[in-house]
Order: sequence, then structure tokens, then C-alpha cells
Amino acid sequence: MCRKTYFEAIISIVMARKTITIKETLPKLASLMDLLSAEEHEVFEQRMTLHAFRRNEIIYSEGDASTYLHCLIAGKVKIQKKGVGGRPQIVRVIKPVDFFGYRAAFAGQNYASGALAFEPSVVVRIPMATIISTLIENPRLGWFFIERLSKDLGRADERTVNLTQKHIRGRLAESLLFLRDSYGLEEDGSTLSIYLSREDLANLSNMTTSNAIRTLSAFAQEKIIAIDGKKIKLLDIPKLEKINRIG
Amino acid sequence: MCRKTYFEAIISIVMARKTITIKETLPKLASLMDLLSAEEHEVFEQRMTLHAFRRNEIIYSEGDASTYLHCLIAGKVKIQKKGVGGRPQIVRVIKPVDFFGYRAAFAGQNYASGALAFEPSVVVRIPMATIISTLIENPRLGWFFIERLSKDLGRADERTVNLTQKHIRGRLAESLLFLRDSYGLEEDGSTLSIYLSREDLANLSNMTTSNAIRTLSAFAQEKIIAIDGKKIKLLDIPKLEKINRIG
DNA sequence: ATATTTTTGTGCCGTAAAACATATTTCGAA
DNA sequence: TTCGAAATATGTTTTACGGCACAAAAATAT
Repeated sequence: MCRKTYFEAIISIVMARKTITIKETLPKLASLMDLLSAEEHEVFEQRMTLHAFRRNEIIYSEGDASTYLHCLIAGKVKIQKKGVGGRPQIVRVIKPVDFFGYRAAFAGQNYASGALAFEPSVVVRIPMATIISTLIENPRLGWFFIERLSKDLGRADERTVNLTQKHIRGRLAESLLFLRDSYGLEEDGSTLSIYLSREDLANLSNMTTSNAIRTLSAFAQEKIIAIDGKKIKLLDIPKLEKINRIG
Repeated sequence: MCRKTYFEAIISIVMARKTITIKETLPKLASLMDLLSAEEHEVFEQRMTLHAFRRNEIIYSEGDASTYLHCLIAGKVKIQKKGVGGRPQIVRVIKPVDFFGYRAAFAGQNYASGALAFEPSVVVRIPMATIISTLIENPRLGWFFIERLSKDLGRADERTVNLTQKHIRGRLAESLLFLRDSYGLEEDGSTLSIYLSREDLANLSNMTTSNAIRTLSAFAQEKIIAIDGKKIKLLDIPKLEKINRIG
């Protein structure tokens, strides 16, 4: 982790060909900040800090004390959990402006999963102590988190069933569609806007890296996708959806 | 589903060799009811209904409108979700006095999983509309659900990794330990207090029924467990834990 | 009590996917 | 630029597990 000044954070982002100013940061947090009273808003603003992370940098690790709520302002983040023999599994991905890293504190636990930056990212941190004490007073803030937790829990159950029951091709197809839904496509309307390693793709789809590469090649051969280094073009989305559906 | 009067519900439970009276029901709901004001308490009491379910009876189905919060007063319940080709997967189990069936309503969805009684069960229903409108006013009630959802989400992520990465023996060992933690042991200190079919055990452990039977037999041969019909005795818990740990 | 269906228990086989081995390419650092 | 280390790619081997078939036992209905 590297805690940085606003200035440094902004510079990092600019280097990643995106621009962000302090003026832009607060409005992005609006979905949460709008729920607060004037005094609460003031307290939050005072206590929040801005941080920049490089590609693959750790935002927090499994086992860390869950001290802060995180909000991704810019960039892309993966939430992953170690399994048998330390083999990581990506359980969620975060896009701007999503909140993350709050579950463990609500459950009174240390982090059960770690957060890493897929690419240069800017994160706002707010102490969980502030969140929880405000929550006890402000039911609208409570509802904010109830909705998010409920949706995440639904997705987690869905994911458990899909990862355990589908075959490799189905799981990879699902991951590709999931990445499209999460991060969208580039201007050409077919290239995924996220470039992740084959290893990450494997950890997202519950397979070995070899099999992620192999199956990706098979999809390319079948003209379902096109591969150009880390760039993946989705050529035949109906077919991907079919492969995903039938498992 | 069969909606019953208090009287009928009590009779069903008595038939299952358990007794429950109306006087006992409310105190069991205390963890939630204690958070309410006198007026709120009154409203809840008025709107809640008591229901009895027979063995294997459906409490609610996947796709149903998520109209009620459920609380299990007596019995045992499984929450399951259909996957590829309708193959069910048990995602959670419920013991008294646990709340369930509230996530979907909070997320604004229909039920994404169904609830079935493992054995004769008594359930209290409270309309989700009542819960949500009370929640907006009462932050303590909000916190009640935030904690539960956060713990469930942690367990769901844990489960995803375990079910996908562990081998059959590891998954079955985990399920047996999980059932012990959820429902406890009988007076002998080693027999699981829940008798589930091999099929249920398979759906809990993500394997085919054949493999659940096979692996269970293997454990029995190795003197890790003892099988007597549906009764399962855990003989060597350290060994079970080891098998669970190494996957 | 008897018949019928469901659940449990085993063996065998085929296959999907992991493990392993080894090029080849790309990338980062000196 | 050159070197070493990752990341990507692909073929081969091994194995865990699902699928299927069938028998026995138990539960349920008649």
C-alpha cells in the first residue's frame, strides 16, 4: 500500500491516461454522501483519505484488520480469496464507483479476502468506525448497505452454483460475459475494456492457467472470440451466451 | 405450503415428539423483537403468522415473490438453488432460531433459492413490507440485518472456494463438520443430530449421490465415521479435520 | 402381508480436466 | 541492447469423478 497526497494520486491517474480532480471525487461518492446530514457529511469529508495504487498493488490483504470502507474512484480492482494450497480465487471485481471492503468489519472479522488493483487505481478510504457509528443513527445509511450486501450475497450463491456445476467452456464463457457486464467494451463495441492475464482469467473461472489458455484458443479457433495479446474481442456473443447457458 | 392455525401447528410439532407453545414462540424471536419499540412490537405481533411444515415440504420456491421474512422456531431447513439441468445445490442450512428468506426482498428480487423442511418444522412469517418500513425508521433493526447478511456473505465466499477447490474427500469431510457445527451431536457426543439422505449430502457437498455413498463407505472403512442407516457417527474428528484442511 | 417405489450400495467405464513437460514469446531490468 | 524471468502456448500423461447399470435394502402404499 502507498498512501499518497491528493497531488500524487492525481498524477498517477493522469499517467494512466485518465484525469481526475478533487472536485470530481466527492460527487462520485454522491450515492453514499447524499444520505448524510450536513454534520455527518462534514465528518465524513474530514476523515476520508485518497490513495493511489499501481498495477497489481495490494490494497488490503486477507487477514488484515478491516479498518476502512473503500470506494473505487478510478481503475479496476479484484477481490480474491486463497484456497487449498494458497491457490487464489477471484470472488468479485470492482468498478468505479463501487464500494468494497466493508463486509468483514460489519461481521466483526478481519478481511476474509484481499483486494488488488488490476490497473492503476484511486481509492477513497473512510474509517469503518465512522460508518458504523453513523449507521446506528442514520437508517438510510443502513439501508444503503443492506441493499448492497443482499445483492452481493445473491451473486455469491449464483457463482457458487455456476463454478461448481458448469464445465470449463461454460465457466470461461460466463467469465467473459461477466467481464463485459462489469467493465464494458471499448469503442469498437467488441473488445473487452479490461486486459487481464490468463492467470487472472483462470482464477476467475476456476480452472488452471493452462486450461484458460487452451480454452481461449479453442474459442478463437471457433471464431467466437479473437485474441490479440491481452486484448479479447467478443465476436459471437449469442454463441458465448449459449455456451454459458448449457454449461 | 400449508398455512395452519396455531393449534394445528402445535399439534404437528407434538407429533414430531417436540412440544412448543405460543408462549414459547415470542421469546425465541427475542433477538429481533427486543430491537423494537412498544408500538412496533405490537404491529409485528399482529402481522406475524405461524406455519407448520412436514418433512420435505416446500416452504418457498425459487422464483416466488419474496413477500415474507421467515424465522425457524423448531425443526431443520435447507436452502437450495437449482443449477445446470435443474441439479440442486444446498447453499445454506437453517437451525432454530435463525432468520431466513429475507435477502431477496432486500435486493428487490424474487427468491433466487428455495427453502425446504429437512424434518417437521415450525416457521414464523412476518411480511417483508413491515420489516422494510420499520427498518427505515429503526436503525437498530437495520444493523441486525447488516450483521447477518455480512456473516452470510463471508460464509458464501468461503463455500465457493471450498466447493470448487477441494477434492471429494475434503468436501465430504467439510460437510460432516459443517453439519456438526450447524445442528450439533446427540447425547452420545458423536452421532450427528441430523439425518439427511445421501442425495442431500451429495447436494451439500457438490458431488453425485453415488460418490457421496462411496466416499461415506470409504470413511467408514477407515474408521473415521460409523454408519447406521441414516445415522452418522463421527469417530475420528481430528482426522476429518485433517482431510478437510488438506482438501 | 404384499407389492411398488425410493433409497442405498458397488462395480465398471469414459472422459473432462489437472498435472507435467517443454517451447516460444513477451516483458522488465540491468 | 542483452539477458533473465514471467507469461503464453501446446502436447502428453494421469486421474478424479461423473455416468450408467444393476442389485439389495428400506420405505411407502395397497
